[in-house]
Amino acid sequence: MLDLRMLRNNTADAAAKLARRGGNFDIGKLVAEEDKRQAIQSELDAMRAKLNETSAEIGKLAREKKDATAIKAEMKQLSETIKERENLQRDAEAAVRALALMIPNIPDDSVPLGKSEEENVELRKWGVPRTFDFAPKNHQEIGEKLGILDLKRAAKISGARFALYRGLGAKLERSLMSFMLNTHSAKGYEEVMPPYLVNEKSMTGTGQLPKFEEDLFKIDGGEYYLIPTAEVPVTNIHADEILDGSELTKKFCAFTPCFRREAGSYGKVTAGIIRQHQFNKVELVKLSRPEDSMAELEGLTADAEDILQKLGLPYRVIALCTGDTGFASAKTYDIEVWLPSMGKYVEISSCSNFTDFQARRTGIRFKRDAKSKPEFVHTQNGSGLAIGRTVVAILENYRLLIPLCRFHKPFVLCDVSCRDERVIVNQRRARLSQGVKVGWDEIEKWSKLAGTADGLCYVSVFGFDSEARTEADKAGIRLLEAADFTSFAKKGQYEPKIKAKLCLPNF
RNA sequence: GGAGAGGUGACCGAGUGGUUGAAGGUGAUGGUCUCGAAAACCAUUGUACGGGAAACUGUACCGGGGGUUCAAAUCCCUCCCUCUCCGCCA
Repeated sequence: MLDLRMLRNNTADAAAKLARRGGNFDIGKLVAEEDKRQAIQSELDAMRAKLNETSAEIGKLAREKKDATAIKAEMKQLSETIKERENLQRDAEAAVRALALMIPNIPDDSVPLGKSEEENVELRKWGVPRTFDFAPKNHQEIGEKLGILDLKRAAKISGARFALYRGLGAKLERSLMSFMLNTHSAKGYEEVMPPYLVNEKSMTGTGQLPKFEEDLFKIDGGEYYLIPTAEVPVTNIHADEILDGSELTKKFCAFTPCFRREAGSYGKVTAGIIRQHQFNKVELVKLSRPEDSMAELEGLTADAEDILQKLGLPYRVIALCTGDTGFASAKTYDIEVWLPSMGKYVEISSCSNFTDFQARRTGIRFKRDAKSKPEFVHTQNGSGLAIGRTVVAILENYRLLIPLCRFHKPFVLCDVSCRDERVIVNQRRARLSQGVKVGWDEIEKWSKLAGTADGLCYVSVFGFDSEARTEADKAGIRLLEAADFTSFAKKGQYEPKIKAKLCLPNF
């Protein structure tokens, strides 16, 4: 919600800035309604002042045992008039609110002008997208082949746009959740686990309602909505509170499933698990001082990027243009991860600064010190990251053999696999524990052992940073880069049929 | 699901129809005292909207909504929430 006083004082200016989003926003009508509301309010105030004053006199008369029937009758009249006016006032307030809630946030001056996503601006790229000289399979094929993704049965259980992760797929999802939460909470984000059902007030506070009801799942017969993002419950943690300025910036991270109707999105990407009615996400939320909010947005975006860097997934960051920026946001960066099967970057995180827009709706304020007036905080949030899409990116970019990564303290061992999974895993573990160097020979041997006819396998590593490298060295493990992978694949001239198994940490 | 008890300012806690925006305490802020601190003492200390250059001032707010009354934190209805006991359940 925008500041009504600001809108009244700078109507033309605000309208011009809003127009950059495209579309029509009738601020004039809102201002007119607000004027009307204030007029009724003033009139009411005067009437009530009169009533209060006279009532006190009646009290005095009563104590003096004097007659007051005449004034009482008069006041009864006034009292009734006041009630009528109160109805008018309630209507006027509702009208103002209804209009105000439908007007989006004003884009920040730094946001590039544009009508649609075509005009978004790429800011930076990280990593080099891997190229294949064959058409890379998409995550769904890979996942189903590996037996870690079972969309057919998900459809049987629920319907289209639901996922069933199985075995190591389920473990990978869980592992990523922990990895993300651990990474963020180590940077000072308080980890929270909020409710997944919220009331209408919370949804209105963050801006999903009233305008975007058709995107939400509402519990039948109840007053609850399924959250479309953790942003909703987490931002509302401090709703209607006045925080101590020294507490800011407050940082939260939360894992939640997210539920979205995806109504009217049937023209869009539907393959696999890219667009789901239910998906998992780790969300970052900040409450900051106004003057810090843009810097906090940069920091939050960097924190989300850090996850992709640690996973070694190529991505780019784009600045959404005015026409593509979300309803409540003043400025948004999208982080897009490279998906080989699509040959393009796909959104995996959206980081926004909502300035005081959500704070005004939710009533989150702060005091700089004991004497100062309360001010609205600024809110920022972003995914860090959408976990389903992270799995997609891992499957497609790495083709899934993951010898080592560091989601957790206990190393993640991953194996070339196997007819008899246990044999291989056990052998592999034994070798690792003996500090035997693992090279291509070994891997080839294992894959033969595993019964793969061509003896080829994909092996790659993700998520290794210098620390992981050191530890891997200590364990005598050779880390294979993406380049190795590619050349190895070339040698076979065709896609290996080998199965891979992930081995994720024991919890 | 059954039976009770509650929801008052940043916090604790009085208040059952009329100068109560709300006693008292705690905390916080400013000051006196002190070399400094503690203690003590004095003062200040809610939010929103409107009027006013300002001092100041009007109105609303004692969980939400409605009602009774000239007048409601106080009486009535209703909804929400919290707590205790019993039952059931992860």
